[in-house]
This record gives sequence, C-alpha cells and structure tokens, in this order.
Amino acid sequence: MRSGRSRIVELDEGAKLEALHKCRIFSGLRTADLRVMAALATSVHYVKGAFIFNDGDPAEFFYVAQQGLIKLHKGSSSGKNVTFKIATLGDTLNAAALSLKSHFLSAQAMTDATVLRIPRKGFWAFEAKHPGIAANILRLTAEGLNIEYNRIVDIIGEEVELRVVHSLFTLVNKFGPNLLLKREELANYAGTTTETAIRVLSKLRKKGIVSCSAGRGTIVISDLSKLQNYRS
Amino acid sequence: MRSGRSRIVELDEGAKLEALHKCRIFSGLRTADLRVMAALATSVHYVKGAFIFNDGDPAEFFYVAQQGLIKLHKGSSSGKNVTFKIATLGDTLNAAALSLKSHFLSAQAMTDATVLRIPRKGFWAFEAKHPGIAANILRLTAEGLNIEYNRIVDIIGEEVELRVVHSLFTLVNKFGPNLLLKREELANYAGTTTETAIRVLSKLRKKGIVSCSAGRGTIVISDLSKLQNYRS
DNA sequence: CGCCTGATTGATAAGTATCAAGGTCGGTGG
DNA sequence: CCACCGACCTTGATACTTATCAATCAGGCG
Repeated sequence: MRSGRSRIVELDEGAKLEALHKCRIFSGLRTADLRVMAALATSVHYVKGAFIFNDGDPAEFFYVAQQGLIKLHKGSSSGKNVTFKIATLGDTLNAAALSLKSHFLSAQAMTDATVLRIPRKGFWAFEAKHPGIAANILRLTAEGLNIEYNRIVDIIGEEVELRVVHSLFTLVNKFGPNLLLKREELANYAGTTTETAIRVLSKLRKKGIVSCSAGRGTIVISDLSKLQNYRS
Repeated sequence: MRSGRSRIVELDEGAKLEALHKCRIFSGLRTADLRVMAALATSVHYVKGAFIFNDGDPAEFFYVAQQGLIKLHKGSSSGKNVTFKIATLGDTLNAAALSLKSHFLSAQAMTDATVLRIPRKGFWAFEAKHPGIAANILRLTAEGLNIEYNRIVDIIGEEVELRVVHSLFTLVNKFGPNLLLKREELANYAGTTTETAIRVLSKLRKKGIVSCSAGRGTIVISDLSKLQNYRS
C-alpha cells in the first residue's frame, strides 16, 4: 500500500496478445477480436509485495496476469490469511468480482509482476459484442465454486497433513515440480501454520516425495505419483 | 436412493409461476415470459430424506425449489458431511452446475418437498432468448463464490463457537427466528460435530440468545442483536 | 563479519473430536 | 390410557490434532 510500487509500462502488442490469448475467458475469439481488447488494455508493473487491489475495493478494472506470480488472498479478523489462488500468465484476477460491485479478495504481487488492466465499462462493452465471453466467465466461476466446495470439504473432513499434500498436488499441476514458494506461503495456501507445513514437508522429505535441494524459498517435488497416492 | 420416493405431481400454473417469480435468476422477466418457462417445467414431489440428485451425476435438469426445505451438501471421503445451502421457494438448486457437465453437490429433501424441473436444453434455449438471465446466473454464482471464500476464512481463522454463531445468523436472516433444524443439521452446516454444536447452543441459551422452548428439531433465536454482536 | 530472513525442531497448551452414558420427548401399539 | 421404543438431545471424560511459543540454525547480503 506504500506508493511508488506500481507504474504503467509499455508492452508491445504481441505480449498483450499472448496474455489475452492464454486467458480462458477469451477462448474462442479470433486474434482480430483480441486486438480490440489489447487496445483497451494498459499494462502495469508492480514490485514484489505490492497490492494490485484490496478486498472490498470497488472493482473498476478487469485484470489479466501477464508476468510474474500474483497471490489472491483474504485475511480474517483474527489475523490469519488464506491464499485462494496463485495467478500467472493468462489467469484473470477478478473475473467473478466484475459482476459484483467490489473485489472480494486482495491481489498481491508475489514476485515483480505485470498485469493487463481493462476498464470495467470497456470490458463489458466488448463482452456484449462477443456472447461467448459471458459463457466462459460463467463456466470459470462455476469451476471456481466447485473448487472451493471441495476445499471446504477437505478442510473440515481431512487432517492437515492430507490438506498440505493436496495443496502441493494442485500447485505442482499448475507450476511443475519446482515450486517457488516459501514455507509460509504454502501454509497460507493450505490453511495452516508455517510450522505445521514444515513438519509435513519434513515427513514428505523422509519418504522421498519432496527434496529441499534447491534452497530457500523453493519446494521440489521429486515423486509426483507418491504425492498423488499419499496416505498418512 | 430407494425407489418410490419421488413422483411427478400436477401443480397449477399459478404455483409454478410463484416459484419462478421468486427465483432471482429470472428477475427482470415479465410474467408472459415466465409462462413459457412454466410450460417447460415439471413439478416433482420428494419425500423427506429423498435425494433429488447426487454429487457427480450428470446435470440433466435445472431445478428450482417450490415447496419444502432442500439441503445442498457434499460428503468427504472420511465420512463427514458439509451442508452448503438450504433451499426454499424460489431458490435454484444447481444454477452453477448447469455450466458444467455434472452436479458437484447432492440435493436432498429435508422435509417433504416439491421442485420444478426444467430440461437442460430447454433451459438454455430459453436463456438464449433472454440475455439478462445469463447475467443473473453469473451474479448469483459470483455471490456464491464470495460466500464460500468467507466461509473458508471463517473456518480457518475463527474458532468453532463463532462459526456456529455465524451459521445461526445466516440461517436466521433467511428463515426467521424459528429454525426447523436438528442439532446435527446445524452442526453439518457449521462444519462441526453434533456435540460441539450442542455445547455452543447450551452456552447461547445461558446467555439468553437462544431458547429451546419449541422442542425437538427446532432452534429459536430470542435475541438477534446479541447474536449479531456475539463475542466468545 | 554481523544482521536479517527464512527454515527447523522441540515443548507445551488449547481447542475439538471422539467415546460413553444417560436423559427427554413424541409417537405407536397394546 | 399407559408403557414402551426409538430418535434426538445433553453432558462428561478423555484423547488427539494442531496451534502456539521458544530456541536454534543456515544462508545471503550489505
């Protein structure tokens, strides 16, 4: 929230188009259409740790991640923080919030990051000309809802160890076996504490499922199938 | 899942229209349009305890609750069961799942209940003629997503006692101060055990927030403002 | 070299689930 | 009408999971 942590940058159209092309909301659109959207988009760079928007802010823009890692999270009144999604190239930060008035999560750059920012009105005007977009947003939002139902069942029904394993599995499927995450970030993603996450990782290391060779701020999965079939 | 637990019934058009009229997905439509939808809808009656659909089933129909209470829930592999929503007159059972292939929750009649059932294809054909519906579904789904994010933050960040209180508050806002819920049902809704839910209720009774005068299978909230401002 | 951040491990305590044992209500059948 | 039965509610004792607190260690950077 300190100032001077974001700045508008000029991206060439190719880079913008790549991000839009990878964005599932626009799947089915032709490049000619995406160029129109690219013309509406401003690219903005954020330094590591900067907030792109905050939970509760009015949703003025539609955002697509272009470069870097962006954490979508929310804090509780008791001070705990839950990470719901880690966005990368082509992921939307707030597709669902656009239908409501305000953001309901905060978006924070985990690394230096660049996003495309499209004004709300321009986005909806574009959407009105391309009806498939609404269906795509709806499908993605429904998928998101399903993911969160499953997460809740997991949190309530399974023990922490399994939850951490599930979190790792989800992350590996998206990012590959070399995760650029601190222990604390994994813990927030799994909904537990740093120490507990570490204890689980230690156990997994002893079983040969993860290795910590790569040093601080990283987690390396060395045996994906064992991870997938994990039983405590 | 036993047979003979549901049967098609004839509802007069007025009853169908009432349910559709109260359904937020159709807000903005004129009665003349709703008649078209009513003509597509079959009313089906389910006895208490019967399943209307199961988690994982293909989503062939769109459902709107017409009468009775219907629980939308999901079980974990460890046998726990989480209730996500309790639907009544005008609530949709599966608006989000219609965008995907399968149901991701189970729907079960908590009381004898009647639903309107509209074939998937007919629903989408109707939707195509009334673009506002897509926006309504999207808004409702986005709201649902927000609710679940908040629930997760609650589960991870707050202690059970507060969670039960929040659950009661949500339920009271929908159903009024006389809740027709068994202790076990409240527990499933709050994501805890029956015994823990009972202990919290006992505490609330001592504080004069709930009274148990109405007997079994009911919870009566006697002081809503104390409930709202509850601190453990 | 010393500092700061992150990782790790151990000890302890708190919160909840689990297990166990009645208790109460309402309905049913004799 | 009464007794019984089953479903639900309630409370207590205990165990287990996980958070919390505390101490130490390891590596990168100024």
